[in-house]
Amino acid sequence: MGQDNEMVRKGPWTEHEDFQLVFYVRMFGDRRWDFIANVSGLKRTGKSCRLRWVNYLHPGLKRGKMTPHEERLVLELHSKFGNRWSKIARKLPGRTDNEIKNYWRTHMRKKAQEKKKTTSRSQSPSLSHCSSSSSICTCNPVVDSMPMIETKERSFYDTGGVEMFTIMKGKNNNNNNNFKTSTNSVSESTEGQEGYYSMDEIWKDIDLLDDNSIKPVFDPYSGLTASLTWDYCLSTSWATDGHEEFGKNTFSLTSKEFSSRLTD
DNA sequence: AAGAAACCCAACCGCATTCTG
DNA sequence: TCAGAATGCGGTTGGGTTTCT
Repeated sequence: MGQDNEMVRKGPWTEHEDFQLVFYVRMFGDRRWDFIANVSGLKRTGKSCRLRWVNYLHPGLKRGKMTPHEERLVLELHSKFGNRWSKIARKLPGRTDNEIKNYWRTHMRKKAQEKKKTTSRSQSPSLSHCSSSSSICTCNPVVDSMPMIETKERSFYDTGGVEMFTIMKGKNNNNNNNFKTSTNSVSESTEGQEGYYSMDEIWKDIDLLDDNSIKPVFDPYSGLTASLTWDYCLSTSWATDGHEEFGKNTFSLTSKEFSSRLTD
C-alpha cells in the first residue's frame, strides 16, 4: 500500500489500462493485486485493479440483459440469501456480484415489491415466501439442487494465480483455454465503433501470446504490433528473489514504455 | 425540441475476513 | 500467536444514457 502516497489514478479506466491489466493478470494470475498494480505501471490501487478485472475484464463474463431464467434465479436466490451478492453471483456463471446488485436495485426490487403488493391483495399464500424479504427458505428445487460447495468453492473469477504462472513457465499452456471462455463482446454499445478496442480483440491478441513462441501484442494506443517472448520474461530473476524485485526490474513500465519495450 | 425524471452501470469507500511473515 | 497486509464484500455515489412529459 505504499503507492497510496503516490499519484493514484481514479475514475474510469482507459482501453490502454485495460489492455495492460489483462496482460499482467494473464501473466501473474488474479491474486496478487497490489503486485500487479505495481509491476504493471498502472497508477491504480490493487483494489481498483481487482475490481476492474472482476467486473469488466474477466473473460468469462456475460454481457447484456439478464435472461428470464437468470432473473427468476436472482429473485429466488435473493429470497434465500438476502443481499449476499457474491453468493448469488456464484450461482449465475458469468454474472458479477456488482452486476446482480445493480440489477436488483433497479429491476427486481421493484418487481418484488409489485409481487408483494399483488400477493397481499390476492392473499395468495403460495407466492408469499418468495418475495423480496430475506427469508431463509427458497423451496425451489432449481435453486436448492444447484451444486455449491460453501467453503472451498473456487471463485468464478479465479484464473489461477501463481499456479497458472507455473504452467506458463513450463510452456504448456493448454490449461489456459479456460482463461478465455467467452467470445461475448464486452461492450455491446461501443462495439464496432471506430477506434474502440473491444475486449474480444484484446483477448484475441493476448491469446496469441500463448500460441507462438514469439508473441505478437497489439497495443491499441501505439498501434504497434509488438513481440514479446515469454522466454524474455521468464529468464529474469522471477523465481529467485521474490516477485517484487523481478517486477520492478522487468515490468515497472509506464504505458508508453510498456508498448515500446515490447517492440524491442 | 427541450427539460426532467428514471434508469443503468462503473467505480469508489469502508468494513470484515483471510492470509502471511 | 499476532500484527499488518491483502483481499473480498456490500453499500453507495456519480455520470452517462434513455424515456417521459
